[in-house]
Amino acid sequence: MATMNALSESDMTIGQLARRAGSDVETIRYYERRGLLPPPPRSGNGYRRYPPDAARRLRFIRRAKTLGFTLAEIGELLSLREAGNNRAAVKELARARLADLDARLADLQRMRDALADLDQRCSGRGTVSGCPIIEALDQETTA
Amino acid sequence: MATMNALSESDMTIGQLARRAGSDVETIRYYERRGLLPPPPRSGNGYRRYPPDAARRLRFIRRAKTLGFTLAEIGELLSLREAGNNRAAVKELARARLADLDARLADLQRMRDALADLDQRCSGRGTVSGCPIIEALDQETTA
DNA sequence: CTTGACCCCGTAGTCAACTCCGGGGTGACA
DNA sequence: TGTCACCCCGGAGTTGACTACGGGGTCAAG
Repeated sequence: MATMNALSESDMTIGQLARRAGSDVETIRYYERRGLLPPPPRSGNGYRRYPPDAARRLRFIRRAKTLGFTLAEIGELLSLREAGNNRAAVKELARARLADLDARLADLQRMRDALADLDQRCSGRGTVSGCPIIEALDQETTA
Repeated sequence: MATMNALSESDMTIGQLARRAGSDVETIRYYERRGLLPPPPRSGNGYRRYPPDAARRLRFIRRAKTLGFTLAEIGELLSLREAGNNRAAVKELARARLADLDARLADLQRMRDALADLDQRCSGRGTVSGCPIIEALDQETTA
């Protein structure tokens, strides 16, 4: 007889998985609800029993998050992988993400420069009247 | 007798103010609830009547938002101005904001670079297996 | 046999900054 | 007089990614 998909020695409880993958129990259950993690088999007491590669999937999610993907996009990525889909779809997703990051970067950079300029021009001494920062915000011409 | 703070010809309704300041009626009422805008006097029918300089304050808020200040910080800025406070406090707020922006910029830049690298290395052709993007997410070594 | 750590579930709360909803009054115009 | 845009209010809903809560079962150690 083959292994029959039974409960294995190497399986983990949700807490063990959380520790191993540097995650949190609640977060894992949340990902399951969101459909990012497949519902694992349960042992007799109803506890979730995760096979070792669950940690891999969790880390996949964590890494994708550090690249700025949303959970929705990560779900897409995951199912693209699952479906043995073509690379074009993956690349397209990455591209969209990249464009988004670029836009946000440009935005923040603009803010930063404007604020740095104002900060530099403000002596930090004296009263608020005449303060370049306040004046810039007050002026019609700041647009 | 002096002007007695009466209702003036030049006052605006909330809708007029919204149009003038490029804002929205609901947003203005929200800002009032948040304490960013002082409750204006009401005319006989209970309508808010805004003096002309209300638009200035609204634009102050909008500009501060484009510099990345949160509404809470804007409230602070506004009351610093109100209180005829010293410039040091304003500058300090700007500094904190600046540090925050810098941190977020560095973060996003890191993401962007990593993703751009992955994107460049992905041909966009073939199946998902072997795709550098997917592999990077899968690998232990991606950190 | 009790304590404490762990697990289960569904649901509600958090944060920011709005945005919308329902129900009802007001004002100008034809 | 009708109609339509505009105004009032309190309160609920939105988004994203969790995080917390309450109430209850389980399990290994002492």
